[in-house]
Amino acid sequence: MKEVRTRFAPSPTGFMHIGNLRTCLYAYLFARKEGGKFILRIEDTDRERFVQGAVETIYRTLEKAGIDHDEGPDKDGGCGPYIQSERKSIYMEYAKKLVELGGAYYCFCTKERLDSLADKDGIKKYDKHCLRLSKQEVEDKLAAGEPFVIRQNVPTEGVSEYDDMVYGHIAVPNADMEDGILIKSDGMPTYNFANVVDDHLMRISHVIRGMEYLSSTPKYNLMYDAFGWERPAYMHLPPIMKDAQRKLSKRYGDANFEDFLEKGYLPQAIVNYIALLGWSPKGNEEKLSMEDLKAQFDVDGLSKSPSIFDEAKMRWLNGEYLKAMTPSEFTAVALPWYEKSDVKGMFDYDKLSKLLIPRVEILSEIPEKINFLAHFEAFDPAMFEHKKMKITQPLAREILEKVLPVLKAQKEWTDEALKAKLSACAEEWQVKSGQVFLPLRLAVTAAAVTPGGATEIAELLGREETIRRVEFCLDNVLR
RNA sequence: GGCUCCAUGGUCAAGCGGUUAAGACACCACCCUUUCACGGUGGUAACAGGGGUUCGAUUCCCCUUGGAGUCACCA
Repeated sequence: MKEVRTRFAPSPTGFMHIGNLRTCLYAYLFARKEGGKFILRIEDTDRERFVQGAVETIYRTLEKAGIDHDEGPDKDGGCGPYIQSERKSIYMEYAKKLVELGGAYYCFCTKERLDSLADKDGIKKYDKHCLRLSKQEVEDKLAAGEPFVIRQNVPTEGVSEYDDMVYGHIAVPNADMEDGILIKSDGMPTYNFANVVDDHLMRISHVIRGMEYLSSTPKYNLMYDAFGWERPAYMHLPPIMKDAQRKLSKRYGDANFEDFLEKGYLPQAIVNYIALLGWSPKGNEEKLSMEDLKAQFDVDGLSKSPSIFDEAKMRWLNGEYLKAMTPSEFTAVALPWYEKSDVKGMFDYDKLSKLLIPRVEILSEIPEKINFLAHFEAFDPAMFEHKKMKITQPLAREILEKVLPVLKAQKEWTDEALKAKLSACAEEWQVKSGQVFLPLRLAVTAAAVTPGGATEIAELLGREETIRRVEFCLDNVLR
């Protein structure tokens, strides 16, 4: 059986956006699922759009996303070079061969002539003008150094068809296809030609790419046929949308992988989420690791229609990954956020993590959730009043006065021990536990809403600071 | 506009001739509860419209409508 080889072929034109990454993911998953090879190829035939550093971004993104390639510019597998600009002479050689085979021809038309071909809607279709040139005329012009391009010679009649693995049978009338340019006047190939030559030379068995190529694929097949090459299998993918009308794109500056990392998303959560955008697993479990994805990915689950990117769901999924972490694992990913918060260096980060794990969905929420811990000062005593709990300022004061010696006598300073002790006290004092915990929480936090209860925060603050804050409260807040 | 493709709740989606039309996110309610959360339970919410085919259509076919892609010396 033929070896499965898929590829991801990005052009280095900027950031790596989510739609691109998903296409890459699927190509990777399919290769892994089938026990095949995954190849990275850089498509930089457009010199004008090349962006400095974009190639590095591609490598970095793949690595963070957990996608490893078997062959690529940095990993020779015998099909190199894997960067198209380094393959220039290869394309020219094959283009000339295609001319000989009748599948292409030289064209010397000027921009002006081409522009004059535009119809009322501004749409122009090349009229095969230069196809009429005799072999001698072409050679003369070439010898005279006239600038030229090489165009594909598409039949004017008939229908070209193929079967796509996700969209099924696709048929396009040949008359609707233009004689596209294969080799540009600068000698570089266009995508339309380079992808065919490279996919063949690199023995790509399954071409997996965005559906913008769905209707131009027959043209590529015509070339495979003209060369006498075996056509690859195709798997076209629907786009990821920003909303019902707009595609997620670099233009809107949204949804690029590294931006999400900076917003506090975990790479594995992003990968997991985008895997689910356009593909659904057989079972109902949606939290899937890369290993799960490799095992479960299948063409059957691919969807044909565009899907809208929903950050709320990705947020939820990210929270699920966070909740599954141990405090020290959480600290490891949260560290940069702790360091940029106001509590930098104040507490045992693992204890802080214990409080935050069930309360944080994306890491960037961290500073706003914990900053209050660093700012303890006098506050409005009215905050102690709680109708439902029947707490008044005098009662709060009375409770805190009783709590203080208990805290001072407390040996084991943990959330659990403190909670047990104070619950017992509440019973002994014949008050509701909330009438003890609420005042204490306020006394040590000075905040109405806090991530965690009284004893959890007391553990975090430590014995000394907790006692200091309660005393401060008794002296300055509750008079 | 031509060509290609698509169409299940607000969103992601299961379904592949007969189902009370899954599940997840979001939303709402209740429970748990020392706040906020977590967690638990339950709920609101969908087959775009019209024709066929069929004993029977969400499912197959056609049309309409809506949407996407493409029609570059960009990929």
